[in-house]
Amino acid sequence: MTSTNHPLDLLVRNLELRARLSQEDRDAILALPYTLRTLDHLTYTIREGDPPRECAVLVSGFAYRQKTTQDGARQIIALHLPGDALDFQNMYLKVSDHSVQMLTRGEVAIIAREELQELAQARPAIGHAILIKTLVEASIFREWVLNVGRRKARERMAHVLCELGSRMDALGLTQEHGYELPMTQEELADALGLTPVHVNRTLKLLEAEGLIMRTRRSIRFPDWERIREAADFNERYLHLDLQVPSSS
Amino acid sequence: MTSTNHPLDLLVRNLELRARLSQEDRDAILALPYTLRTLDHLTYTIREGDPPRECAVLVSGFAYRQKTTQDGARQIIALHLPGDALDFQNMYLKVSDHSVQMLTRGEVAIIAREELQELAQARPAIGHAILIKTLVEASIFREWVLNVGRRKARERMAHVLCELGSRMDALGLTQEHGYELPMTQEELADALGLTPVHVNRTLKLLEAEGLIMRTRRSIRFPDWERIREAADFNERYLHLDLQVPSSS
DNA sequence: CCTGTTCTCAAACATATGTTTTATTTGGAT
DNA sequence: ATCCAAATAAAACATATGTTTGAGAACAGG
Repeated sequence: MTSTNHPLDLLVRNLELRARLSQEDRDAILALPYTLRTLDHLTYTIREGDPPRECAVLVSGFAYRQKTTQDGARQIIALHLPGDALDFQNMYLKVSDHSVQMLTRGEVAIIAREELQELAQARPAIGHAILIKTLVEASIFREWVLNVGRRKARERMAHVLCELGSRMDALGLTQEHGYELPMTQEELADALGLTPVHVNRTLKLLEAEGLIMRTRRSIRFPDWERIREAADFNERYLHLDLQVPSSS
Repeated sequence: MTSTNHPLDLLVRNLELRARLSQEDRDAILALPYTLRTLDHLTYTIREGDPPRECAVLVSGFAYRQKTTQDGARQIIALHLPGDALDFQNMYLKVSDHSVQMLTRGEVAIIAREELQELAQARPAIGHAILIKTLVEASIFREWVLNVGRRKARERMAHVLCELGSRMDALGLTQEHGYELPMTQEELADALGLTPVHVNRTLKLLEAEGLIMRTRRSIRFPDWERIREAADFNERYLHLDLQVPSSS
């Protein structure tokens, strides 16, 4: 059990949450050439329309996927936590169909696209782990379509708060699902398909109901089961375990 | 140029729209053992919670991906056309996080999951083609998050109508983007995160604006450019061409 | 420590979309 | 042909969420 400080160690652990890697696979990932860079809030990792040349791996801080409407409305499509590779969704396509931006200041390890692709090809277990990870991301997209399409503001809000709680929990970034919310209410609004003022109303409502406790950006859930219920939150879609098929 | 009647030929053509396959790859796909079955409207191909054991390939008719809320609200996540494999999104995961159902009566070729996975492993080009296809599906999920989250009913409606037009066009199922809408207004509502009543209003509105012409379920666009604009529709997210990276 | 900018919060008002109900039309089954 | 169930359509009314505006609080940069 190595507890290295290698920036890509987080990526390895991230992949190993759902797929099996051999020691050689791990080492091969850690041997990838990369550039470590600190990026400010709002810095783009990739922009819609650009050809993906590299893959950024989030080492610290948070990021999000985003698309905008012709008249400037922004929709946040996904949130990313340390250890997430930000460009698996793009790097096998010719041009990016959406943008990825830093949600907070943070560090990123940049890997050349071909390096990663060659590794995935040379080591099928790594390719498979990447496939699994992209499929889980797609599952989260699906849940977001449901969330934004069919849940009311209160449930919708509660749902992303739960998702963040669960995912941070899986990384050990929280105590009892409580965490520091890494975004403003305006950004929350863009993730929920709501308006900033309605986000504010809704947070106040959840607070008044005793479903959440807030001090500034810090969120705590006095009763995790109760908010799970209120949010209609079922973590199945996060596929938070080893994805070895229950063979037939 | 073989114009066979093999049911899986559609799948091959579907994959070849975006990825390169060799003649051996094609043959290997066509050599897959499969069961042809005719499924009625609403038949499930896979259900949320089930472990995926097989992959259905749509041969004729239409299907959709779907999730529901605890209190029964349904959201349609994606629409599928002939040639689409319905279970790429599930078959590498342990349990399905959503359901797939027939939108119309139609035929399906059922392939055992392991057969397909083994083929994808044995022939990297096929594995790659599958990866590309799942990534494009994910791209469509993202566009739907934007559509449902940030576009008003009119644009939202116009947008799915355009998506269907474009995708059917790519299959040669349309004349000048006009086509037979394979779903009821209630199903449309579930795809749009709207109410059937409002779907009806919105269709009437688009019709009154001269953006669409309808007779029953048949849709035509008097001016494709005009509705594209009204829909804020940019087909980039469909990645309708060969995905060979513009190498750096 | 000050200062400007960015966030949060609030209130009053506007509107897009939802709800309920009922009528009409359509299409598939007998 | 006939009939029943489902789909479309329409109207009247309800409400969740959006819009606009502004004030106080927090924070970042000098």
